[in-house]
Amino acid sequence: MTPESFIASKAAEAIKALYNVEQDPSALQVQTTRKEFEGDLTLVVFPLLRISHSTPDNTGKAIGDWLQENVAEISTYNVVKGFLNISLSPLYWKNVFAEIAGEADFGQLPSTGRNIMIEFSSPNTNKPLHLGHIRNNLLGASVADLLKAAGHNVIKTTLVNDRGIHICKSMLAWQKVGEGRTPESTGIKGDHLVGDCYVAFNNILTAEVKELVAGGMDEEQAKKEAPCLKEAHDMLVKWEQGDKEVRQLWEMMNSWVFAGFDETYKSLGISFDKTYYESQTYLLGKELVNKGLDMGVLVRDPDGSVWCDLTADGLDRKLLLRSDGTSVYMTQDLGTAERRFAEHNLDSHVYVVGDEQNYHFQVLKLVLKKLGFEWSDQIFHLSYGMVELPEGKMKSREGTVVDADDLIEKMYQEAKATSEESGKLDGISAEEQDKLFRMIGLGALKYFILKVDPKKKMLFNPKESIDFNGNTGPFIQYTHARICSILRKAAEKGVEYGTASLAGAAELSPKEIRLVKILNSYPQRIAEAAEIFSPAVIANYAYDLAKEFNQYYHETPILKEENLDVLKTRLLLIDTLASVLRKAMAILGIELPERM
RNA sequence: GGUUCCGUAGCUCAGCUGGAUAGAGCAACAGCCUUCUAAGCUGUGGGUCUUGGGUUCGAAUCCCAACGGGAUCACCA
Repeated sequence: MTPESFIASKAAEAIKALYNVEQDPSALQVQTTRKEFEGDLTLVVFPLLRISHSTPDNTGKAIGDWLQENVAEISTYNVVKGFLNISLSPLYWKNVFAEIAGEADFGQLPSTGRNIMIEFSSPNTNKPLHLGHIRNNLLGASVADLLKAAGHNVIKTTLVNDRGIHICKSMLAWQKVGEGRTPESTGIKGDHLVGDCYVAFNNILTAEVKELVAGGMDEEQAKKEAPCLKEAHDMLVKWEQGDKEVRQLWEMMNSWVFAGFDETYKSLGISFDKTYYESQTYLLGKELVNKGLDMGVLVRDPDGSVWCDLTADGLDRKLLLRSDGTSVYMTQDLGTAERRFAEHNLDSHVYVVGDEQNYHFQVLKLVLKKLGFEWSDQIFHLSYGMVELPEGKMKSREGTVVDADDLIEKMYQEAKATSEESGKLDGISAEEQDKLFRMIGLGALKYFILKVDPKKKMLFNPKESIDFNGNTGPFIQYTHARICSILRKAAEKGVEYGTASLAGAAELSPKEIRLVKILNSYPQRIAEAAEIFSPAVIANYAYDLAKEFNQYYHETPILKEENLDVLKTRLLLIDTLASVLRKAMAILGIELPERM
């Protein structure tokens, strides 16, 4: 039971005793006391005036008196302007602390038995990953861990967009100007090599258009009729027909890209439980369309195209089959959703996709609803804002795209420079140091991105490197390293501690109680964060905890303590704190070092 | 135009199921390393929570409207 609900239930008893009114404890407003007032928790008494028929002051005092007299855990109280500030006894907090310290999987919420699939990343195979993808990947991986901590069974998945006209463009360019280059022959990472091909195609296109315009065609028309576009389209047709040569080329270039992606995923620490390929799923959904036609939810136009009319819901008509009978993106998504829910017995499905597709998911849910699938309510679009640069959006044409691999490398270099400057790493092998630099660089990057509310667009300034001071990943990593350092020294001195040593120990100081309170709120924060799919809640929690520890650290020389019981209590406290920090940061995919 | 998201310090962001004097970090300035790691701590300055109404004991938070910004509304994916 949380302290809040404990107070609420006792306050309800008080109200019953004083005013003979049944009060639902959950309807009472109990909040943590602001730090400028004395007390641990505060009951807001304004809403109770109707029951007490008295002034805020008197009502607060009456309830306070009753609580102090009848509840052993409540030591004192004070009333300020209708706020009843209640102090719980140090013994109460010591028991709370003992429970936290004794629970190995503290913060892991009980199993809900719900199966949740989360799709994220879902890359295009003709471009390397950039900063926008990093936000997607980090959010997806983090929310997956968050949902696990909240007790759900989670399946991480990704849908690789490995077919279509854009892939053919890269293939065509490789044939024309690639000169047989491979990742092996050039040493270029596969996804970058294919990305270069895509750029090369656009150059070819531009050149052809220029030529056509020079020959007298207007530009609009030229952009549609350039020969390379036709070639690409022919290639797509061949691909769909299973043409051996085209398929071989496709498989070869895809394998380059996948190898490149794997490398980036690996350095970000990201993995999937199941990978879907669009080339294997793009035909799904057509049966659903037929079913919808039979049900009368969809309509077929005279030209043969099939639509869903959503005008009654405030949206437009949505195309589901083209007049030539081929399907569109939406059709495929309908089909894959149906298949996934059936195959994995899903209770819920989360899609991590940028907010430019809000409309798409609105439509997806509506159409599924109309097709009679009850679970359409259990589809959630975790919509995140774009990552923007100071001058606006990233544009590949202007070369302002922030490449994922470059950025990761830059963060590593930055961490290395900062660490070497501080000069605290003597006696650590070069290999260990390298690992550490990577950990810190990635920690800074991940925290920077995840601490922002997903639905907000975020700003990234490539000129200012991501900070290592203040509200950052490295700050929390540093805090952890400090705690580990104290624990190491205590171990050298041979001090042993554990929950058992708490029994006879002294009471916690006010500052320590503050730390226990923050620790104690961790499970609630997990629940909150999981509810709204927001790792930012966890990031800010970890920062609060680390910040609070640093203040404690500065005013309490822990190892100087001569009373052994007090010393042991402190060591147990910071040990527990470090462990909760690790758990919270693990949800963000950030490792915490033992020294730095 | 329809739908939708956002607007809080110079900058980047918290706070939003209504509660007390709106918080951090960065940047600026002033202190603190013979002490368990100064990637830290302490202090100063900095605010019409876009604006205007409404709801009530009480609004940054909820409702309505306006203004400003983003996204989207393809026989693209």
